[in-house]
This record gives sequence, C-alpha cells and structure tokens, in this order.
Amino acid sequence: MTDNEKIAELLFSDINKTPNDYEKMYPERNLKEGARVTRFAPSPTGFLHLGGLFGATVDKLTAKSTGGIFILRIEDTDKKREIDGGINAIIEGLKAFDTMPTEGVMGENEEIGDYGPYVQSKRKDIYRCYAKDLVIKGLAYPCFCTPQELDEIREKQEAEGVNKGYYQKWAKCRDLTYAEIKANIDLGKSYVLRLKSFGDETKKCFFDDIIRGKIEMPENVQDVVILKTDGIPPYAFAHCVDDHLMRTTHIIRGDEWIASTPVHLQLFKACGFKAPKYAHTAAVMKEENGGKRKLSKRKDPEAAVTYFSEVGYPSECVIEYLMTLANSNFEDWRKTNKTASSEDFQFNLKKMSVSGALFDLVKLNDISKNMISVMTADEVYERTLNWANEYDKSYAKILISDEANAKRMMNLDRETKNPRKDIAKWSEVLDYFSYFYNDYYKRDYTLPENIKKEDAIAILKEYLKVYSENDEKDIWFNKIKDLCEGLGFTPNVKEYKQNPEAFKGHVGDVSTVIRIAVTSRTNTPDLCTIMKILGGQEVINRINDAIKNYKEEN
RNA sequence: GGCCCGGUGGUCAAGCGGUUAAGACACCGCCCUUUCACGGCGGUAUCACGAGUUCAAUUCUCGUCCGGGUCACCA
Repeated sequence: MTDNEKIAELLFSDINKTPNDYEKMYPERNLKEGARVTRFAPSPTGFLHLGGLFGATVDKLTAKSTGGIFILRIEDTDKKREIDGGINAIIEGLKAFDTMPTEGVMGENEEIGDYGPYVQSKRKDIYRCYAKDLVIKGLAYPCFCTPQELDEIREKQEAEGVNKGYYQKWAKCRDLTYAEIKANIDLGKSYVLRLKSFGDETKKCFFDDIIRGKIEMPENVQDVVILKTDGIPPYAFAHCVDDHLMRTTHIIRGDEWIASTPVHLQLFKACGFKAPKYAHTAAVMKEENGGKRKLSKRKDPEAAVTYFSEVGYPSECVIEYLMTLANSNFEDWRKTNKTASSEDFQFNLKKMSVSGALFDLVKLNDISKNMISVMTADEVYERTLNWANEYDKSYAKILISDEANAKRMMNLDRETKNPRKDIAKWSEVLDYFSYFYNDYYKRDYTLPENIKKEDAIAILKEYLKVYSENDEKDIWFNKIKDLCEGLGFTPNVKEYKQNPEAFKGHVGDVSTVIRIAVTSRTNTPDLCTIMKILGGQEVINRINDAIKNYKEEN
C-alpha cells in the first residue's frame, strides 16, 4: 500500500465503490451524432431568475434542435443559500414558461432518468468516490488550515503583493506525510480536501468557447477545495463529476464562470474525463443612471420570473422576447413563420451575443401586443380570467358574471385582418375596458385644445336628437357626418386639410367629442360597437352628463 | 491591483478589408381612412478615441479610455 492509498483509506474508509463502478452505472448515452446534452443547474434559492429562464431556454433549444437531451439538476451543495420549497419554485417557474426539461428533477421528490440522482446533496458518495481516487493518484490532499490561518495567509500575500490563494509555497498542507495527516485526524481536526494543482502559471490554458471563440488564460495553480468540511463539494468539483457522469456535452452558463474555467478544465484532466464544450452567455442587464448592471433580485422586480406572471404577460411572449435576445435572426424567422412555435426555430448557439443586453420592457410590450392581438376573444377572455383568478379576484367575479358582455368587449376590433394592438398584459385589461363598468369608470371630459366647449355642447345636443341604439355601423357613422355641416365642421377630412380656416374641425373632431362623452377617452376601439354594448339609455345618460359638465364649467 | 471578456443609432442588433453601414423597438412626419385603430411610406440618429498595417479599415494590430466579470469551504 502506498502512502497515498493509506491516506485515502484513512479519509474514505466508507467508500467501497471505485470510479469504474460509476462509469458502468452511467454509460455513454446512445444518441445520434451531433446530439447535444445540456443541463440547467440552478440553486434552490427560492426563485427563478430571468437570467436562469434565459439560460434554460437556450439549453432547451440547443438540446431540441440537435435531438439531444435537456436535464434539470439541482445544485444544493450550499445549505446556507437553500430555501424551503426552493426546488418547487424553480420547477413551477420553468413550467409556467413551458421550458421544463425532460430529464432530471421533476418535483420536490421526483425525478426522471437513468443518470440520477439529480439533486447534488444526494450524490455525496459519488463525489467522495472520485475524491478518494484523486487522493490515491496523489492529486488531492486534506488541508487542516483553519479560517484564521487562511486569513493570515491572505494578509501576507496582500502585504507582499502576490496573487492571493492557496497554492505552491503558501499551501501549507500540500505535502503533509501520512503520519502527520493521521495525527491530525486522530486529534479530530476537521479538514477540507484540496486539489494538488499541477498547473503552471507561466503556461497558457486554452479553450474554445462556442459563443466567444478562443479564450486564453494562465493555467490554474490554485489548490482549490474539492470537498468542504461537510464532505460535500463546492461547485467546481460537483460540476466536473456530475457533468461527466450525466454525459453532458455542452455546458451553457453565465459568463461569470469564464474566469474559473481553467480550474474546471484542470479538474476534468485530473479525473481523466473528457472536458465538455463550454458556451458562456452574456447576462441580461438593467440600466441604472446611464450605466449597465446585471439584473438584480433585490433591486429589480423583473429579475424574478414570477413578476411576468403577476403582471400578466403571456408566458410565450416573455420567451419570444428572450428569443430575440438569444438569436437576433429570430425576428426575421418569425416574419415568415408567424404561427410556428418558437421551438421550431433553428437555434444557433454561435449566434448568441457576447455582450449583455439591456432588458427592454418596451420591446417586450410590443411583442406581447402583437401576440395578444391575434388571439381570439375567447382566448383573451380565458387567459384574462385565469390571471384574474390568481391576482384580481373581484375582476374575476365580474368576468364570470358577465361573460357574454366581457367577450363582446374583448372582441372589439379583434378577429379581423388588422386587429388592434392594444393589450400587452392581462393586468391592463380591466383598466382598458373600465368605461364599461360604472364601478371602475373615471369620468374625465377634458377636450383636445382645438375643440371649444360650446361646440362640444352643440355637437352632443344635436347628436342626442339623431342617435338611435339600433343603428348599424354605416348608418351610425353617416349620422355623425350629417351632424358636421350644421355645426361648422366638415365630414370630409381632406377638405378640412385643404382649407382648415373654413371649418371648426372635421368628422374626427366630432367623433372625438362623442367618444369623450361616452368613454372619457380620445382613443378607444370602434365606438359604434362600444355604444351598443353600453346600451342606448346608458349612452344617453352619459352624453347628458357630459353636456351638464361642460355647462357647469362655463 | 492581477487575470479575463466586451465597446456599431436611445435600445436590441446585422455586417468582419471596398456597403448609400441591414432590420426590429422607441421617437418624429406624411399617406390611407367611415371616428379610434390597423396598415403603408419616409425621417432623425451609430461604427468609443489615438496610432499603425493597407491603394483602402467599422472590419486586422497595438495603445488609451470606458463598461462588465472574476480572484471563497457561494453558485
């Protein structure tokens, strides 16, 4: 028995399996050439970050477009960060945006796939087995340094102006003998396991990032920790063992990981694993007084994916927006594939942007308005109701009690060749139609500057004389046009433009006065239909109210 | 500070030695119009800066500046 073997036995007497056993348990996947295996590996911190959803979308598309597999793995190796129900929050988030993986963690205590367990805290023995193997190979050693000792080292390094960390001559425990280690263990000292780095800082480490191309960095010399005091690995080692054993081919992760990639590569080498391909994605950013910064959970409500559900953006619109950030040719593709699912888009990792994009709510709104505009009234009704059931119960009640009318409203200027693009999120629907509900209707008879109050009064009075609830649209409009002449307006917009001095205004202005009297808005869908939904008596009442209001003001 | 990665209109971005420097959102204007919209057309506005290399540089090289990331028993 070599000293290393003795150390390994001393430290890992509980481990009986060998790496070979695991290699057999988790064989190479039988996938067609070019199929990519990706994974989304969040920590259960209690919420799904928009950047996480972005990453998961990219993972999913990458796997899907190559006939590969998309896995969900939970990285819960840090108990300090963990939150109860954290796994569910992630899964619910993914489900809400239709980006659930097909393998891995499916619920708090549920998983699918032959490469599990997919929750890191359940993989302790696997990590320890590979760690033991590293000790045997002389590539890892126990370190008994206390946090205080580590601080002292750091202070000295700072004073000397050298690179910080646990490496080379600073790595006190690097060359402990078996006897020394045995003595420490017998004393009951706790320890971490460290990689005995074989890197050379004067040499370069290269890797070919799919998104960024060739990246060159000094080799890693740090004896990074591989197993924490609690016997669980930090990210780097877990990533190495898990992604090898789960046969992940492509690691898609945020670019904050670029700097530690040399460590990861060295770990793969130490274990004798083939390194996966890396694709480092740029973070979604937020603007803050002129500068850019990552979307932050604390400062930005939209950092949590639940925000979009709460304010009622259709989930597919959020994904659609994320797609435009992921591959800028997505929008072009969309033009010719209007009704296709975004999953059918030929996604290309290489086309991802290298710099972080500012999250643009205005653009999201535009996308959402477009997508909602082509939905049927029934669909808008259902989805608004679903949203209201969750976030606005009183509105839900109204929707249910008055379904037929609600659908008539929602059908205004909808289901035509050129539907109106007015709603971006379900939370706006009630306000958008508020003039239909006296409980929510806020009166505001303010006229545009070019219309005088006395003219408005005259228009409304005349209109009352001819208005009939039963008029069909063409008759309805002709009546408005007929009103024009007697009041100094013209029914012909062109005529007005040619000679604006000759008239007080045109049909548009006359219509505006009526629209304001009936809805308190200058901008609404088809007024004729609105008046029908409101009912003749209500329309007459509202017009009378408006007249009264203008008179009082005078 | 060391090491990395970036910098094309207000935003997202194509282009990667020779282009009138695409397109989308936003903004402005016009047209269409049976109101409001939809739609159509057009416009403002961009290659961070300075040196090279080259007949030619947004594209290549170097430097400067600016932004971002990372240097944990966190991911």
